[in-house]
Amino acid sequence: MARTTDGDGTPVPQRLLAAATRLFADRGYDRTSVQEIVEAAGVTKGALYHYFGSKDDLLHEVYARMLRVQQERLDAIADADAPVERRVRDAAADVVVTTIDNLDDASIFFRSMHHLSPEKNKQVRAERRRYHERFRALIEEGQASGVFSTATPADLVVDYHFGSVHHLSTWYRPDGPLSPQQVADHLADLLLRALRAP
Amino acid sequence: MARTTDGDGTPVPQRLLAAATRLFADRGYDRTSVQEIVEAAGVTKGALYHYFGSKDDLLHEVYARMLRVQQERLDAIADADAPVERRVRDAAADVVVTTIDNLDDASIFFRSMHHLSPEKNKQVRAERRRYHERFRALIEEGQASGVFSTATPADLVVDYHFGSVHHLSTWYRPDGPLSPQQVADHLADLLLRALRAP
Amino acid sequence: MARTTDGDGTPVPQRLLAAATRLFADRGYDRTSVQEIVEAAGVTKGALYHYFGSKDDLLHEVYARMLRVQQERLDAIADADAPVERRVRDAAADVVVTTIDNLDDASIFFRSMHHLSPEKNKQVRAERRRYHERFRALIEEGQASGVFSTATPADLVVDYHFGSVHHLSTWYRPDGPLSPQQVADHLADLLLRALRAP
Amino acid sequence: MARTTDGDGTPVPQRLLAAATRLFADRGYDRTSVQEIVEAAGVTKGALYHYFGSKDDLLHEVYARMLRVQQERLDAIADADAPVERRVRDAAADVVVTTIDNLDDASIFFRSMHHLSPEKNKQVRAERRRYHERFRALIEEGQASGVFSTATPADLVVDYHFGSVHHLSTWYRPDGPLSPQQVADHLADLLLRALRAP
DNA sequence: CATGAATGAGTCTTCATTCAT
DNA sequence: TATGAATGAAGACTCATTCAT
Repeated sequence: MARTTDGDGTPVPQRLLAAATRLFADRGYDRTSVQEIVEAAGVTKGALYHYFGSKDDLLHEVYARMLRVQQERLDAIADADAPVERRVRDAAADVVVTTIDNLDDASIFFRSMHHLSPEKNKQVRAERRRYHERFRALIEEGQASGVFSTATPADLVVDYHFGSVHHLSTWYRPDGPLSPQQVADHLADLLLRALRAP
Repeated sequence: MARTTDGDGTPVPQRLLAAATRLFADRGYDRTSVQEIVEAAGVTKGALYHYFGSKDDLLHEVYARMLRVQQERLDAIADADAPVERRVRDAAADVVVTTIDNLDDASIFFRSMHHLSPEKNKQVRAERRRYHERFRALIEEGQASGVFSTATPADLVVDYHFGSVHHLSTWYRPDGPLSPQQVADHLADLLLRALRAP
Repeated sequence: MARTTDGDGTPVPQRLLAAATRLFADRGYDRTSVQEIVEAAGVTKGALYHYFGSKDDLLHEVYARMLRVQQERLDAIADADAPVERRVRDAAADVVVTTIDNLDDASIFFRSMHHLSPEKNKQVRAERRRYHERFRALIEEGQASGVFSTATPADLVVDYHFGSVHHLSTWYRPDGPLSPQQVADHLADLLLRALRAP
Repeated sequence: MARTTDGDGTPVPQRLLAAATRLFADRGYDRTSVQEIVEAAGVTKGALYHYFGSKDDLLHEVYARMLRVQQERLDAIADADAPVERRVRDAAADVVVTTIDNLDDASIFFRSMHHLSPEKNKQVRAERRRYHERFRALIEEGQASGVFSTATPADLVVDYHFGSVHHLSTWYRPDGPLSPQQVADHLADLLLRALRAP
């Protein structure tokens, strides 16, 4: 039995990250102790600090993972060969589904960013901005081609939509009446109706 | 000179609440120590515990204050004698302006709710729901009277808009290009456009 | 019974300082835990941190206390109305007696300076230099007036003597054959013989 | 390529010892981690524990190396065919030069002895005493033959001189005005002047 | 009303050492 | 010979809260 996977078959770093994600989402970053994380992962504190430089590192890892996934998906959708209206709708809906599928990551993301060390915070903000800008470019493309209204600045539109995505972790319940896809369709519809040129 | 106002003219409890609000918004609830609060307010720990039962109480006070203000304003607008479309627009814009005017309270609100004790949390949620329901009733009134589309459930519409309000504390900067009123107008427009029956 | 003196009649800060001095001298700064200090002083950790900002602060306090005493004694001797040879001899002997009388402080002083935080280290060095310079001025006065040889730079003479003072905590034992005063007389004699103009 | 010399041509144990010496002198024994040592030496922890039983062993090695060198030099000088006054002067000056040439070893020596395990500490003390006694015998030989004053016990004279040697690592700077040899000459002169029979 | 000394449980982090490979 | 993952005990420090005055 390999040392790196004792307990079950999952490597220690993954186990730690999974435990941290669950706990950070449940109780928040500050209310989660390193002790609780290692107990949940079934390892010792030393092991955690062997793989992660600090508690803060664990949090950063959650962010990095989520940003990577979302950026890749947005890039794929934005680069697709489809009318801009279709691409905006797909992107708007996709981020909703992905967020709901990773609701733990999401609630951590939107609630605990200020716990990151200044430099990591800066790094995350930069990647976040890249995402925001890609989405905004899509809106602007639609505005330039006349399919979207120019009444509202594209920046504000992006923040409008992402506010609702951000908010999902506050109210969405897997056992509620709407499936992730249904929520995504509704929210994308709302965005598109708000955008459509009169 | 009254003991309760030493320092400047403001009573001690208010001073404490103001200091706590600023600090909670700056560093978050957990990162703010009681010591820092009393120092910022220019009083001693004994004084704080004289007026407030716990650190948690201070946080709850911030919530209560904000909920009270917003509920009152929503009630006034909803009860007004105006077409439903007008009332929804006013309510949607008003909550934006009020939130920006109290951005500290708002960022605490959306970030620190899980720090409240279970019972206070329940209480806040209940008041929050009352607010949500009043707003939803307005939307439903518009849907029933045919001025709003029924394509999207009213609940979801409310969460859509409040997501963007929630998000304000993340991106709005007083020194940015848009005044609170301008942001409010834009966001209310987006909502109304999304709602308007086809 | 006052809270500040429970245990015996000595105030808590003094008790802590005494315990820390003894332990630092015994085992060295790094090998002494805060836990051991508070146990020896009969208080809790919280009490220590109520009075001292850090473990480092405790060390600095030991230094400050010793430097203050030695500087005062040197000033008094140097300002006395006596021939320079007499004043040098008195100063040289006095620092030996004082050092032996506070052998714990002394061994901490000469062994643990590098554990002070950079700024505190700087401060201690500055006060130390003041002491050194006062002593050196005395030597130079003797050299200028012709009673001391100028063969060796005064700076080096001071370091020569203080090396031996420094060294006392390594070898002096209270139960040895020589009293503090006898050691002081011998060391002062050695210095004076080395200095005397040929 | 031999495994023991990878990196550059120096064998691993030497590389470890050199790294440890530098780090112990810089930050002190306790403030230096085994990790830092192996990184500085460009090897892994396993390698260190292959060659040395413990961190403590590394420290002991530094001591052993220095004691060996100094004892050899003293023996050679003491056994030389020269007048006692000359031999004392040579020994006194030589220990100064050797100490300055190995200032890292010296500062470790005088600052970290209490970090050795009790048995190693005892061993070092014994070798130290042998050195001390050889030097004292030289002084006593001079006193017996009438060239040195008997006013001061030889033991004290030795401690007097070694105090100043000990002190060198505190104040000597390679970029200062005096060369090692000049310092050695001055300090030996001071000793000889203090010793000379009246 | 208000003080501030004291508590004590809890925080994150470090580190010398071991051992399966 | 050498690796490096893992241990586990210990480290310094923080802080909400209490209570005698």
